[in-house]
Amino acid sequence: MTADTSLSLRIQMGLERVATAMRADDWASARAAGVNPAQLAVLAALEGRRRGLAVREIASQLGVSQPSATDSINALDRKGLVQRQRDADDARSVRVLLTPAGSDAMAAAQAARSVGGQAVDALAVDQQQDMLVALVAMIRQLQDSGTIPIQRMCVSCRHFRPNAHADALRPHHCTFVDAAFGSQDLRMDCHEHETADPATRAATWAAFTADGGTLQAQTER
Amino acid sequence: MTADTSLSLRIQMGLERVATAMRADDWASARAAGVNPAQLAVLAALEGRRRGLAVREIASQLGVSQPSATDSINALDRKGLVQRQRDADDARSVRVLLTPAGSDAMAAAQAARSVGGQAVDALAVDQQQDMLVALVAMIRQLQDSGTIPIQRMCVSCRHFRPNAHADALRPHHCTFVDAAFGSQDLRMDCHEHETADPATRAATWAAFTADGGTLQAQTER
DNA sequence: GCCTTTCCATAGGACTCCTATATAAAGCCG
DNA sequence: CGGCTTTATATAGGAGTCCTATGGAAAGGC
Repeated sequence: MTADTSLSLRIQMGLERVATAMRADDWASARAAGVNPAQLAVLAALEGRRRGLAVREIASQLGVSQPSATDSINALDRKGLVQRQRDADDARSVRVLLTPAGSDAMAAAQAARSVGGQAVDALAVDQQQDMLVALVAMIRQLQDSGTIPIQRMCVSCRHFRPNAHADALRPHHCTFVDAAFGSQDLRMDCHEHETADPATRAATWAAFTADGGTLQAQTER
Repeated sequence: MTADTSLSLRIQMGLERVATAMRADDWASARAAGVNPAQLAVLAALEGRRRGLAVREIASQLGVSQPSATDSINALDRKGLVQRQRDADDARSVRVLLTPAGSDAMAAAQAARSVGGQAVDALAVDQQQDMLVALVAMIRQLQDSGTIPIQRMCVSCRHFRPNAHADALRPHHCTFVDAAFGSQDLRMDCHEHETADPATRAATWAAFTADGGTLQAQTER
């Protein structure tokens, strides 16, 4: 053991490795849907978006340029997996929606995926819970700095009430479904997500992390 | 909060999100090195490999087909960042090595990277330690199932002696540097790595995870 | 009613990535 | 040792991603 690097760099390297393995799997998964990985990513971004997404939003979600997004949308359009609709409120804008065939393709791709699940299965249950909370923290940070757009996570949703209950197992509350839940149930992509305003988001995050002084306390170990 | 999905799927989604953000950053980083992300990945795979890597090995590390690897190697060769050497032992094989210019380019790219570090910084120190151990577990699983090639991690190295010491803070031992170290110092890409045989790897992993019955115990919380 | 900004599409080009195949060297086996 | 199979790379061919730059159209501000 030598060639010392920082903990942060080693974690980044590990994340990249896992991501690389998942990306290689993407080809098999995408093939099951009759598309390629870039197109599959567009379908995934559109899933559960009843109003669809604008081209610009898709590009932003995928971390690519707008013309690149247009490329993939065109390919999916030709295949009948998405459809374009002019936005009623803004004639410049186009809303891209999943067609029923597009939803089916997504489901087929999902079913053909295996590497990610296999990797997660290598973890004990409480490791998985820690991992979820850690990923939420990382993604929130990236959102907060404007590096990535807001995702549909509980911590940026106006329905989320962290640590609203005394129950250590289910301290949080969702005002949409009006139910208590624990950190292991935090959503990454909730279809009912409604983005809270920045001040509320900051307060929500503070309340989420305030329990016991550290994030650790929330994983109920 | 609704649209329930399993914990495993939400973790996979989170990993993908973080990976997507890091990938978008790759363009900026690669540009600093005068290459593109695919070429940068080749440089990264070659770093610290004194004997270089065969084309097939590079393809395997990157999770792409062999001709795709050849494409990127050709581009790097033209730029003078790598060089090919015929393998002395096997005239079919080519060993690809980083040139000094290639090493410089790698360093420049490394310095231009920011998103991954920013994300990891969102975590508390003990979360970071947990994350490292969890990533090692995930990667080892993928290696074990043959999904990805062996990486230069402690847990697959013949110099690694997990839980060899009573010291809870530094229970492991590396026979190469002959020193004790803790789980937070586990290497992801040690240049001195020597792959242990499968039976030894299995025994090493068992010993690594045997401490206290769960992986958790090793993060010294 | 300008002028700037925002949204999308197109153009053009470099390059990735795939599959299929050619070429050459090794390894095996009788 | 010839012949067969396997392994290591390169090449061919083609679809598609991804970039920057730019053009047209609509929206918003003053």
